[in-house]
Amino acid sequence: MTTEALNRLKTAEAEKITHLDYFNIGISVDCVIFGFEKKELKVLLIKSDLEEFADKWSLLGDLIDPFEDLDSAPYRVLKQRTGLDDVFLQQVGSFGEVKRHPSGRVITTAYYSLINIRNHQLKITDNEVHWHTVADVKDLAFDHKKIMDACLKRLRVQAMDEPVVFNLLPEKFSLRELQDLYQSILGIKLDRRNFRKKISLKSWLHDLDEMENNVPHRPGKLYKLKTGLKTTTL
Amino acid sequence: MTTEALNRLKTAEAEKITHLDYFNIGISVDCVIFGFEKKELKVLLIKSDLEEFADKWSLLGDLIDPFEDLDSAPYRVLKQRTGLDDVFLQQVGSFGEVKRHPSGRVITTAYYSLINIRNHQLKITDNEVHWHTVADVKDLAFDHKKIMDACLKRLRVQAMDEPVVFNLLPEKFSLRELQDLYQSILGIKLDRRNFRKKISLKSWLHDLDEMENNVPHRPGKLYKLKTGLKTTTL
DNA sequence: AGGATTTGTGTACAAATTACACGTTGTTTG
DNA sequence: CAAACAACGTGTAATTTGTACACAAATCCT
Repeated sequence: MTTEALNRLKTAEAEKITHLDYFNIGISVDCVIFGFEKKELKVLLIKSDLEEFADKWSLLGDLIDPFEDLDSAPYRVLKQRTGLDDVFLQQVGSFGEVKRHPSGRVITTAYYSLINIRNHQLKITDNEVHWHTVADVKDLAFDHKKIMDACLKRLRVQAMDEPVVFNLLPEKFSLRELQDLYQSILGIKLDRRNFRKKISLKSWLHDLDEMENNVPHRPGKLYKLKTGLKTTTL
Repeated sequence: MTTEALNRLKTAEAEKITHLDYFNIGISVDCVIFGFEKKELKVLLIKSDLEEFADKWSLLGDLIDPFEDLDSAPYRVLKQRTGLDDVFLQQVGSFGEVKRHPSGRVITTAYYSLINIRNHQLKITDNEVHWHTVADVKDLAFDHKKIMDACLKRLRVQAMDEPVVFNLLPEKFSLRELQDLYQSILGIKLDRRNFRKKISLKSWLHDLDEMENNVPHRPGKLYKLKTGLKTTTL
């Protein structure tokens, strides 16, 4: 340990930070689990279990197990909380400010996940866990708002050039639903005609009616993602 | 701890992994420090201090101090190793496979840094530390090759839409130097005329001759980054 | 001095982005 | 049930960006 660290320790003592065990650093993972429903991007949150954050919501997370790979931990958390196995999950970054956790030093690695809220496997057993509209989330426990924002930013970038958002939709969907989804993620309105053109340029989609000979002007036309494109992990 | 973790512990015992203290997880940072010289992208490496990797090179890193923010640690490492203070540094990701470190469980967070090799402040004191051509690096100690590749990938993406690469160049440079730099980062050849057009579209650069009335056809024309655009941290 | 190489600049074509209009289907409602 | 309204599906023109490619002046090499 450097003398600098010792100085910081003295500072901590002077500030009477005595309830912390700063020399035993905890490691956790936190999951930002996104869903999509009623034209709104949602995030799965749980009531904070700390007195300090009694009224606040927090991300789903856990300390990592000594014998589990870091990148495996979020899968475990997701399985425990949602019952889902085969999910899109991606590491976003690690957050390790000294005082980010009130009861001790914990460094956390954040992951973001995209799941289909209407998935039949999905089981939110714990009644302390709820879906929240992302746009309405103003404040969270710990630095979880910052973490959520980082994940949202990553999602926005990724949604533009990889077919990840389809993890949020059912197998079949209309272009309108897809556009609503993109709008809720990006937080902006998109031109309907240009959006359709741009999507078809990427050639990710399969027109479910295309086998039938030209059926023109059918509102609510359904599409699905071409097989092999669905990203569950990266 | 979950029963799953206990099972893994039993497995470890069965495999006679006795020299590890897997229940005390270490936390480190590793820095992928890029430089640019003689038209080649370089990376700063140090001889591994572990027997297991006696012949191999490794990234510059250190365990974090108990009283230091995670994102501050790489600045400390860089200051100690290069003498540089004001550097571009960005977190890339965390690597935490159980068996990534032979002498115990260590989770590391990787950062990439861009520095000017010809910076007068730069002092590589330690003679175990050397610059290596990135393209020639085949294997490193631990999982450091994987980490370096992740940082290189990030650099490639970032170089395309943010003016980060100028941290690798002196204040004044020719477009030829800039193109060589981009080519060494991306690993591909670029068309000279199209590269110039693309760069000028971004309007990052300031033509040092532009105040003088039209001086045509001057090879080796110098440019510099517009003030306020240099990114040292993100 | 002459030839090869490098530097600076510009043009023509293809592809993608943006702005914008029309006819049809489905829904609401008086 | 029909008229008014909203949403759906498709297309076209103008602009911007990307790509391929050619020539003249300056520098380098022998």
